[in-house]
Amino acid sequence: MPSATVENYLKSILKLSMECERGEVPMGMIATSLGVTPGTATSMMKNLQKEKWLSYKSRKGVRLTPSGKKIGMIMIRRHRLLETFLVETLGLDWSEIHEEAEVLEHAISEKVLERLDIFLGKPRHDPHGHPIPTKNGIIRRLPKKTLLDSLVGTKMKIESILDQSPEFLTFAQAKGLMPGRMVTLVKNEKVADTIELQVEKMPKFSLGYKTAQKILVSD
Amino acid sequence: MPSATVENYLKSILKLSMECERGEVPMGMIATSLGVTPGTATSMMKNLQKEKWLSYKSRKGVRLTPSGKKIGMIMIRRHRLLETFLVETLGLDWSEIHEEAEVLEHAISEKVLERLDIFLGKPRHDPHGHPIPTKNGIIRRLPKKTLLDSLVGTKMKIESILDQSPEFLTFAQAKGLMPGRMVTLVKNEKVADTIELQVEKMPKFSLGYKTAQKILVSD
DNA sequence: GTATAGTTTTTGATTAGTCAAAGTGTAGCA
DNA sequence: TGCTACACTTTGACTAATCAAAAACTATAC
Repeated sequence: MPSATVENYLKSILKLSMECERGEVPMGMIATSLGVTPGTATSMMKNLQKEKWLSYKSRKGVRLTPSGKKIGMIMIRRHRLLETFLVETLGLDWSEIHEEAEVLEHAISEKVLERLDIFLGKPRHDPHGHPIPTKNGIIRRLPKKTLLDSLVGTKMKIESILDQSPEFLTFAQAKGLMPGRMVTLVKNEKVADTIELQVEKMPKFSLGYKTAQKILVSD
Repeated sequence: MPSATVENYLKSILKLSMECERGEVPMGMIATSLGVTPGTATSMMKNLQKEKWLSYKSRKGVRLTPSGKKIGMIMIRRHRLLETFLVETLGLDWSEIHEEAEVLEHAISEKVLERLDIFLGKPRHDPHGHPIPTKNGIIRRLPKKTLLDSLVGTKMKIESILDQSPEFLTFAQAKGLMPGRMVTLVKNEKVADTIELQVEKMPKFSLGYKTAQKILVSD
């Protein structure tokens, strides 16, 4: 069985490999995403390769094996189901659940998780709109369209919020920027690097381009 | 903050000190109860003393300080609330919850725990009948009367089952030996080291003296 | 008062995960 | 083609938690 540390490495590598679609995940990204020094990441990759969870090419990067991918996917499933439970059942705030789930995901057994899944009614998304993988590791692809890829005046449905930081989530909640809501692109100020938005009947507000790219939408 | 390992040591020492009422808890009991070698226990006690969680007298034993007792009590609260959640909400079996709670208790935050407490309706006992300490570490004393301290023919209410082993719990459940049920002492065979019992309308069955002492009752 | 059995402590070694800092490769620029 | 900057790897050291086995106590029996 993998340790909690290993579970975190595999989960992060899987997420990175899904985000930046190229063969290998480079070492630097792994070290940054886990908050460890590059040397630590390198030596850990050698261990993970020894356990057959990934293949590691020196100075190239890393690629998960099916068994490594499976563990990573299980961790994402646990994390997102736990987040859903914390919001839906216990009424915790949107912005605090990520940290809590980050710890609990290493402690919950498969048995308890499956009961939780049933208790929650087998949800397909977590509270941020992220798809929850099935028990078999099948995950819905997120739409690629962001707020920035839309035309002024169009009304869109918010699908997912990619930013996990409590600060942004608190802001987003206050503005109504949550999955399922309808949002209208009011203005797009290219020179100012800013868009103006309105969610249903709420007050208008502005978002920088960088942040706008972290909001996924569909028509 | 204490590590999960330290949390386990403090919880076990607190439980031992509540069971065997004498000044210090001896090293041997600590080592046995945590499943480590005596040497490991000794060296850990020195660390715990350095952190002011207990006072350790060489070859005498160990006594918790108020701060150590507090951590131990928090762990008992977490454990028992989690057990209650696993049975009441997720419908897990009586016999499997101990192991699950043993892991989760180190991962759940105070915030989530308090939400869980409210969600469960602030229960006073876990499914085995053990009292759940309050947030401030106040715990109801268990009655001291066991099945063995009763007279033949008397009907008693089951208060608590002290044995945690899955095997015994499965057996107890099958016989109806659960907190809240009424039980009658049918026979007491001193020479055979055995008592005969009947729970409400269920079939009679026998219990050894040693086991009978692990069932607490009240009139 | 000594021998013995049982408990506890010491010692030295091991493992997982980490960092700092020094060393090595490599890609792209000039 | 050679240089530089950045990315990556190596090395040596450290911490927490553990064990095995040897050593040192303590209590009890005789």
